[in-house]
Amino acid sequence: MCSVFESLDMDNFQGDLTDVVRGLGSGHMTSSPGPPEGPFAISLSTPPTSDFHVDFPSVANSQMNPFGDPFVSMTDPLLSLPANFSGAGDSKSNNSFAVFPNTTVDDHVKNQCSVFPRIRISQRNIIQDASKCNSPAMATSSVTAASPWGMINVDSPNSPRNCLLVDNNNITSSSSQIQISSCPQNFGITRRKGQGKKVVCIPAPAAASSRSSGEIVPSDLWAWRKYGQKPIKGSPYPRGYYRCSSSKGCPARKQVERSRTDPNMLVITYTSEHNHPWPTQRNALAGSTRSSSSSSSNPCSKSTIATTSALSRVSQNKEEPNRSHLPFSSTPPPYVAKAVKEEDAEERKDNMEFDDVDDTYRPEFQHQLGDFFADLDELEEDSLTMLLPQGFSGDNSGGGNLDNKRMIPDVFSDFFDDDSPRSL
DNA sequence: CGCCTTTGACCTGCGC
DNA sequence: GCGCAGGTCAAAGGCG
Repeated sequence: MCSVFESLDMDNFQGDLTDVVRGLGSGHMTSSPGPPEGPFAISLSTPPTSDFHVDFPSVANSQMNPFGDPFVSMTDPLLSLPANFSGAGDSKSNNSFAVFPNTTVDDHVKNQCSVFPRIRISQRNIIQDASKCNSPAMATSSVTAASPWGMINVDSPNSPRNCLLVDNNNITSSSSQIQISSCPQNFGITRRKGQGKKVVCIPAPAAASSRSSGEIVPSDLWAWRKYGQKPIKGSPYPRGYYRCSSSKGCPARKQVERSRTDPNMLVITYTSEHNHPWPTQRNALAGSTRSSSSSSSNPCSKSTIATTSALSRVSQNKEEPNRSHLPFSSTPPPYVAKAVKEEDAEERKDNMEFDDVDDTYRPEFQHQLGDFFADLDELEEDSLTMLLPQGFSGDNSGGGNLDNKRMIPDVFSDFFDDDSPRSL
């Protein structure tokens, strides 16, 4: 397994990419001209009007993700606490921890999967290796990006330069910094009922690793079934059409195509909303497994399987059927940091105001995890604190080698069974 | 057996 | 009305 866990607001997390980005659109975002650089650079181009997107660094040569799939390279946040993840960071504020772009290519190869292929979280690095905060790689962009855990916001004046901070309380801004905020306003309420399209740009996998003629479709926790593919005029790359197969009659669809301007980017357009809770474990697993097998040589695929499998195990452990009452609201992957374009400016405006929130559902695993944590002592409102009850709070400075497994509920222990190095 | 991808055919909207 | 392009359908076959 691999990689990076960044804090997840398990209690409030209903988020999906869209939601997160929506937050971006609501004034949390700064924009950056020029291309991203370095191992971790997210640039947001923010046209003055109605759309924006995050340009992830090109992974043309699979340097960051030698296995091609940008989402396969993502691991579920729940599953990917790095071994030395110890949170903290801004010692002034509890429940803050830092995310550092110190993932190297080797790291990526070793860890293979990460939610943000280029984001690693390490208290150690903040505390012990602050120099990395000044990594040129980080200095290139002023960014606000989204994560399932909140906003990634670059430009926080109060934080060390070029560091990624995760701040579950609010979003600040300062230059060359990324903050991930899990503030409830970003998560607790997320999805407005609407039909607007959401466009997500992610680094495209290398075509060579894709199955036959198809793209490697980013994995998310929804099960998608491809129902068509069409060549697009003006683009050498076909567009794949996917519909949600997690539930019959689900209107959720997505289109996946490579950007014609940057073939290294995948443009995923989500349309419609899921009308059901998170996929049943069977479907989720089946989809992921299939997807994984399609790139069988891709070790990251295993993590995808592991992700859904692990989630399935959560379900199994709870021995609960699909919870149709659980809120959900995601269309885009819930753990992806990127930008979304709302086609409908009006809707976007509405979204920003969260004036019509569908809080009917919750992601199944979210709920389960909530139960799970309920078995622990106290649930803190703060998701970070909740998920990372002790070691990840901001005052855990100099924590160094925390045994993260001990901090993680047993249900997650499987996720860390592998001995792959997680050092940063 | 169920779910998947593939792929040609069909449908629909739009501009001329 | 025609042609084009995009979106969807559905049959065929593969996979676990």
